[in-house]
Amino acid sequence: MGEIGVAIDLVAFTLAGGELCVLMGKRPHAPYPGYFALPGSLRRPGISVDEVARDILNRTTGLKDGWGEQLRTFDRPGRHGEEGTMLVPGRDPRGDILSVAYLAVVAADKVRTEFGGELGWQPVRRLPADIAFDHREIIDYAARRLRSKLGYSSLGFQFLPEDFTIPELKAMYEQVLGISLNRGNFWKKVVEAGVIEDTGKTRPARGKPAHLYRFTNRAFGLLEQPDGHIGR
Amino acid sequence: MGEIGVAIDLVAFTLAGGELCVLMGKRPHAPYPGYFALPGSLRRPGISVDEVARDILNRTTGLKDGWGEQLRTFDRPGRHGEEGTMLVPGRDPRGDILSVAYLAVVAADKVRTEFGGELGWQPVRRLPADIAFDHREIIDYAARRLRSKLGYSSLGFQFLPEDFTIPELKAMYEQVLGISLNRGNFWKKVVEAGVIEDTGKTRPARGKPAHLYRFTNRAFGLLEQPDGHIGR
DNA sequence: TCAAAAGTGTTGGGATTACACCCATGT
DNA sequence: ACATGGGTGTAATCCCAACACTTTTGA
Repeated sequence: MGEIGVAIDLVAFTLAGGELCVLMGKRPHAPYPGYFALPGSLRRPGISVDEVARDILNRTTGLKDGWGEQLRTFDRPGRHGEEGTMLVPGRDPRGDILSVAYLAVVAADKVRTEFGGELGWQPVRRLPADIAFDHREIIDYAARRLRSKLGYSSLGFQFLPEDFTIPELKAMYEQVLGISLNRGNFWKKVVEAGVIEDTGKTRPARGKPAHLYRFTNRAFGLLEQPDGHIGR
Repeated sequence: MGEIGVAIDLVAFTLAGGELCVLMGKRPHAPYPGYFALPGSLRRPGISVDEVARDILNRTTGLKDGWGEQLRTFDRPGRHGEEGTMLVPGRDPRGDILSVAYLAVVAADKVRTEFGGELGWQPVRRLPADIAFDHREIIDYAARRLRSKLGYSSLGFQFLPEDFTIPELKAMYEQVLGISLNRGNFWKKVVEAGVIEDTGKTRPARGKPAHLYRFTNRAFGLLEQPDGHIGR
């Protein structure tokens, strides 16, 4: 029944037009012509899945280095009958291909909205109905992980430019989590956490200008462990 | 440079001899002869990695159904020079093989300690020095995830038999997390969480007998999402 | 009756919430 | 001067760690 293939699919999120969006392309040919799909590619011998993921991010967004991490591997081969007849289709009609999915976050100021091809940012709240393969499932899984990590890691800062105001930071959290936060409490929480520093500059607003802050821990790449706990 | 292979490796934990142990076997042949390795197998066309993982668990522990979930995919291909000369070795010297690792937990009362072959439970605190492939890295990663999930999921109950006492539950947490917990506070926390029910039976102890409890949410299999949060 | 281990109550402090108030700016 | 939104203070509350105390058994 042929060989096993390994695909890498990238779920890249950004904040565009004030809402959480995911990068998808319209497929030009079969299978699933005209359907939306995550950007991806096949793993070639000798190139690690990490490298391929980085490559896809670079190829699609133009970013040389962005934040990303492995999400999960998705696998559902088809079931075949005696003479190779298809009984139940797998996740990829082309064959026995599993997908190593990656999660990435693109800073709002680095986003390009105009792409050459059929690529574009799709709002997560209103995803297209026609999504190829199991990519809908992958996106849902990625969105859950993203919202979860927002709570215990500094991942959220990857959505924002170098310098940002606290109200902007709050708006980002609200967009991604889909809830509204208390202004005063958010302010204290984020300042007392000690992960941002005042740049001295301000950004004019409709009322009092807001201070510009900078994340003080940019060098966190792939480290940072979650660490659940139980009281003692 | 040959084809790409997909291996599945299982990190099965249990509590044996009062400490956290992981299931490993001694390799009978090259590569890494005599070294310890995680139980694993290669993915064959048409069989999903989930199925293979379940199969490994069944084959090694004899358990028909246990708790398990995908951990992460490990990949580090070797670097080769012009004429196929090896420059930097990859994670598997046999070729370009990536590994989809699984995490499993085996209940203490279902553990068999005698295996036919070279298989056995290794205490995580004192792992053998000679570990094949990148399996040491995989085990470390699995142990971190295990400890983390203990804090926000009901995974811990998988270590215990159907019926258990609260002191036993506490001891399990202490073993896996490697810390000591306050008796009184643990008692209240776990009772007030509402995830256990009193069976009415008791188990004799050296002093006052302890009530036997049962986990009230056994049907959680692969669901349950972590869900970080930020205060509002 | 004494030791050992299970189970329960009390209390103080730190964190989180809700909400009121002050401050700086554009119009 | 006033509306707007940034920034700050405060009281009520909840949660949790610490720890003392009671209960029930075996020896």
